[in-house]
Amino acid sequence: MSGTPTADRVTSAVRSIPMFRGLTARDQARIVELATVRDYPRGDFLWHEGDDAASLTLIIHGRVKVVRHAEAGDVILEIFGPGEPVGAIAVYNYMPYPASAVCLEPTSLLLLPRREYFEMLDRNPEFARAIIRELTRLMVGLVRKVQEMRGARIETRIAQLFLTLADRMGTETKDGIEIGLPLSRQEIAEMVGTTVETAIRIMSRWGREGVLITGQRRFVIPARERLTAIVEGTAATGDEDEA
Amino acid sequence: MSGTPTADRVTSAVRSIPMFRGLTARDQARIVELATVRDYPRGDFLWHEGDDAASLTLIIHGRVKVVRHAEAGDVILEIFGPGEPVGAIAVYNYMPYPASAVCLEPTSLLLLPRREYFEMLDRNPEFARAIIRELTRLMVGLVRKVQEMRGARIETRIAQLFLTLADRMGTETKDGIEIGLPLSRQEIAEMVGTTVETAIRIMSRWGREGVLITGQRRFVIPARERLTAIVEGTAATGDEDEA
DNA sequence: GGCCCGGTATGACGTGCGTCATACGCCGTG
DNA sequence: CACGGCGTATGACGCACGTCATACCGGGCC
Repeated sequence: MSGTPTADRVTSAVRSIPMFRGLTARDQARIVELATVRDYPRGDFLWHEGDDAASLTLIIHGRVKVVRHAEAGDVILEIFGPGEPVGAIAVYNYMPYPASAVCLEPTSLLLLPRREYFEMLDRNPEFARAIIRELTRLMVGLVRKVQEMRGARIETRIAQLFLTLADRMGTETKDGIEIGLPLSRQEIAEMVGTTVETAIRIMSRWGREGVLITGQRRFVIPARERLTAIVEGTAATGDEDEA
Repeated sequence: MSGTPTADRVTSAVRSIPMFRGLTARDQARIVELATVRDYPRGDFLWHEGDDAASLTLIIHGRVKVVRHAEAGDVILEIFGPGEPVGAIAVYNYMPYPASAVCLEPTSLLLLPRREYFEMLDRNPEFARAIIRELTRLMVGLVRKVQEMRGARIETRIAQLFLTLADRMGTETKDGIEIGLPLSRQEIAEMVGTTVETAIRIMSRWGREGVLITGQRRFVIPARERLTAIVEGTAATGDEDEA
């Protein structure tokens, strides 16, 4: 609205996104010209299931969860972070968004109108490849999810979840691996497909046992092996032997 | 091996595949030149999890299940039919196959070496679009699966499964909708994520109640509404009021 | 024929986890 | 301050489903 600072934000944003790295300076300039930046507070909906997908959405910073609404409770399909495109498939296929997107943190987005998006795609085969690679990544994640849902105990699934989160966005600290993500028990439940109560029971027990500590907007894993042991079935997870 | 008939099979196979429709006559000829046809009996593995993906595989006729092996039992991720590509993602990404593929029926395949596949991709942007669309279709299926796994009773999931199969490959007959697919109870169990016993219990009860009849290598749905009623929760599914 | 084997069927038993209910701490608001 | 709402926590109860065991049936093979 006020002139220069906005344009600066867009240029630096475009530069920060890996998908745009391979483009020519000319294409990048064109994107800067047509893209816009928007900010959202925690909890805001980027869009709702069924909304029309008019622009490609790329995350500059912050994290976004993608949620599918179902009669038997919601399901969190994926969490996206900086540099990643959200809902690219819907934009590509001219379809309404199949799921809602909600900010887990204060978030900034770069929006590129569909028209430009397609132009880029046709001109840059490697850009198309980036999309396919992204889709593949998502598929792998979903397959993992389907596989986990089958059979595995809930405690195992939650352990798996935090191991994955640790790999994707954990940082080493003196207390262990820290995951800086404000997830409520409700959200954890939605990610592994269970109820709040069950999630709470497991997480609070883990807190007591020191397997996983819940802090202010973050989690800490003191010892990774204890989680992997739970996943492997080498449990000894409290229930049985208690002094 | 004997000369001419093989070449004929390839040309007619290439013509039968929707993905190749949009290609120029020249490109099609090139594919005919380099692609090969192979036949498999029921039960044969096209490949195993972890095998190297050297060729793009397209189904000419027959059906193929894609199975992920897990400690807690296998999971059937998807069933592919005529005209569809199997394992396209693996070939595309130079990765080993993430899951095994097994024939449900006698099957014929068209194999196109990766090299050609990529050539086509770079030359035909609309070919790339076909791939992305295919990927999208798969993703939608997986999301549906994840969503179903969460919460829904097993009986509901199996009902859902057969409704989907009916839509995708059912034919109307005087007895009801017929699904011509030789699935064992074991395979049904693997598709919805449960054990053989549970699958058997539900299916045999349905047989008694006339909800779904198992025949020789096929299933018959006398009344679609009864299945949708189970999915909706408007059950009255035998358990309670009897006699 | 007798044998084995894979698919189907049915029962008995235990339990993980969903459901319902209750309670506590924290925060923003009137 | 009291009040209500939201997230977290914990107990009691029941049931759907997994597990284990047994049995029947048809087909292939010697």
